[in-house]
Amino acid sequence: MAGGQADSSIAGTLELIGDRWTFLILRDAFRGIHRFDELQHDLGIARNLLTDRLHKLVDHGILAKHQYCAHPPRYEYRLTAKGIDLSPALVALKRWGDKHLAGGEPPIVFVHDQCGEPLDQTFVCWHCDQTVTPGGIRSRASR
Amino acid sequence: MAGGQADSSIAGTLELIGDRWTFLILRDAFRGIHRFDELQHDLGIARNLLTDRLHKLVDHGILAKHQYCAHPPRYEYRLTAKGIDLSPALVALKRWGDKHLAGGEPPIVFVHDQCGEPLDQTFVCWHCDQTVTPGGIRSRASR
DNA sequence: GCTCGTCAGTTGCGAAACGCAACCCTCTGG
DNA sequence: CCAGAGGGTTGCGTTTCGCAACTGACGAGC
Repeated sequence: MAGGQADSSIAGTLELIGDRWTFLILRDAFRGIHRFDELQHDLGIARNLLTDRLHKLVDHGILAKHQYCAHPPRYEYRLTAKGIDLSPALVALKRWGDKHLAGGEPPIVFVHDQCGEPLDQTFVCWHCDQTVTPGGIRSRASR
Repeated sequence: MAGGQADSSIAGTLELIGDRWTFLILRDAFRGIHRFDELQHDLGIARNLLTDRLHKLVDHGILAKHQYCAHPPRYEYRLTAKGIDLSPALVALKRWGDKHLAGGEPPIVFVHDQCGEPLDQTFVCWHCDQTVTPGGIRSRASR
């Protein structure tokens, strides 16, 4: 993995979700935590920041605010398709932590919903029909 | 992808590398930018912060400081194996940005170093011997 | 019909992190 | 011997964050 220039989709992505809390809010959204107070208690984030981060995520179409109770108005924040597309990133971070941060057994594993066996996250070359390790990756200008 | 409790390898990982700059420093390290001044110019980060982040990354064994010139002493910061293991996370963020942030052609693509064809990042179930989309993932307590 | 509790926020203030510019030191080249 | 590059450190003002208190609309219990 070498070479390249202004590879700024990473920078752009991080501008949206790259602060201390947003990733954790998204992790919780994946874990089924959708309501303001649940998020606040689970994360220990300041309430004003949670308000702010949720609004930002909604503005960018990563979460959708949807009313689950009319009177009194109560809202849930759920992942959109765009939000669900972030799961590979969350998984990659989790796997790195599991491997490199002390702590023995990872508390959670990701499994295939059809067979229940653990999943692996890999790079695959469809041309050679084989999986590729991080060392076998090169970057190239697209055109 | 549902359920689960204190899944904190993500939180732990983000505590190390989850601030505004560290991810970008690592991205640059993957791109072949290894020296203090190169990083400072490329990122526009404040010099004191860069010093601080680099030291933290070295302390955690993600980068290694290695002297490339004895007199005067000059140093480079290079990824360790632990650092290289973060590439799936970087790739996932880049791919998300390429897909969801306006901007047409991604400036860089990742290709297989053996054949030069683009790579895909996927989940695979070795048990069923098939690839799995984000929607086909479930999480489960490990034991 | 008054109090208690829940959910979803907003406001205000002190503390920590950040951004910027200036400075330092060791060399190397002209 | 002066300029410039590389690799930082120091100091100070501004932003952001963390925490706690307050609001406000309900609903449940008595």
